[in-house]
Amino acid sequence: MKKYIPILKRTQLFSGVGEEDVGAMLGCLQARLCEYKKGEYVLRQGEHTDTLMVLAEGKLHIQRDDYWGNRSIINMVSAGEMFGEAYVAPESGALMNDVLAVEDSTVIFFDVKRIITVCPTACRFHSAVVQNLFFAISEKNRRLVQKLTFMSKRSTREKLIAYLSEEANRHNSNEFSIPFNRQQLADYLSVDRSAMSNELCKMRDEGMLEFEKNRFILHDDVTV
Amino acid sequence: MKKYIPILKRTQLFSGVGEEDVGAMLGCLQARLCEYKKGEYVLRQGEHTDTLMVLAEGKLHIQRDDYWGNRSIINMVSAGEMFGEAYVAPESGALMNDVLAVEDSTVIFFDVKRIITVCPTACRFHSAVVQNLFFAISEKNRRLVQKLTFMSKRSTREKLIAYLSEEANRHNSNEFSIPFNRQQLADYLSVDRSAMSNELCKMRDEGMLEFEKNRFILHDDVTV
DNA sequence: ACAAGTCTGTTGTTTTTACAACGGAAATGA
DNA sequence: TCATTTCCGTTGTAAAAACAACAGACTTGT
Repeated sequence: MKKYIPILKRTQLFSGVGEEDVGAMLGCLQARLCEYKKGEYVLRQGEHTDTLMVLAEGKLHIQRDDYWGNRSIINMVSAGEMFGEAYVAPESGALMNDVLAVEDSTVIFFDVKRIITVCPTACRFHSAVVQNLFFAISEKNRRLVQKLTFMSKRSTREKLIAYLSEEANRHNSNEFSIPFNRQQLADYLSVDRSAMSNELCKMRDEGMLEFEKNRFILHDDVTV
Repeated sequence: MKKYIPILKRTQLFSGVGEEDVGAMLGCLQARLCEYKKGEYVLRQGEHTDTLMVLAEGKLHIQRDDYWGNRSIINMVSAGEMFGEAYVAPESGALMNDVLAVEDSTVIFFDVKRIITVCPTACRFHSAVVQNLFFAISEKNRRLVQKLTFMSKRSTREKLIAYLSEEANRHNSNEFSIPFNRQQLADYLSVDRSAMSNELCKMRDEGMLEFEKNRFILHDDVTV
């Protein structure tokens, strides 16, 4: 567990907290650690959880498969990011999604109640963590709304443009890599892979963008 | 402002706080009140805000119109509900959506910083409100994910089934009213109104459901 | 190095949706 | 009350997406 303290210190949740304090808080927040191989599930739909989780290493997908086998990737979790915030309330009910490790991953679990109720032993930076958690949930909220704006586009092309220009925006560059392969991107945007691939190539042939594998370059005429 | 204290007391944000304490906190949280006629905008895309808002009366839509005039209704706000939580962080940036009054509405604004930083005068129920805010944001988060699951359905029919069975679930009854007219529902699900209307009637003719205006009855064979 | 498996682009067919246009019912407002 | 506007269902057509199937390039593991 100790080896992850430097990583935790750099996460949004522990922003502004020193290393020794992070170490102290691990006990206070009853941190537990668990490792998952690529392809294993961290959480399954229908389960209950009352923990907040930070991904120390690896990559996860928050996703859902419906009755007909259509997969929908709700969100992607990179190392250092938090997940499970949506279930911090006691009455949250069952998980609506699966959480899948798409790389070998290490997850740290925190007791939610320990965070949001005032720390009995009043560790020094508790209030900073509470505020960080606030901002993190709030930001996650904005990201979900952002995703809704991709998804609300009527055509595959518009969805691609919305997604890619947001990625360009986030990277402050019109050249960037995306964290998905084609099938995953299609699942993320909830469209058919082959139709999407087709559309991407059309856009390339029309000179809107270039790509190779998951690296993209947007040309100037691709605007939001 | 005073007349809204009983209403505020019953909101999720002030859950567990007594009336006199709510009154006291209004000053502490620098509450302001503003009224909007049906059709007026409470907030516009691109603006900045650092307030948390509670809808005291009326009904709002969180929505976005794109370049081509396609409207997408992200969410609906009913009386007593909170909005603006996604922008509590100082670095949240500009608003991504409009907030439109679809009925005459009264909105109460709170200073976010006053809520999430420890109250200097330490009013009694401050920590309860902080925790309520936590749970509220968290719940909003789940609702956004829920909406994503509607939107991720490939066909209009599937979107309708997902949405309607969720509403039935929420009302604990297979007979319920929805808060949208047809055009608004289409905007909420991001589909074409006439195509949706057509699909609804087909579903009715197939015996899956009944409806009259915005009142729906789902039959047993409509499952999630 | 080789076999098996995965990833990506491509194509043709079928199904679904968007769009435009219209008419009747209902609601609104002067 | 009457005129106007909004709402909703209906239809036909054009456009787009889903689906299925396949082939070549690339990976992976043995």
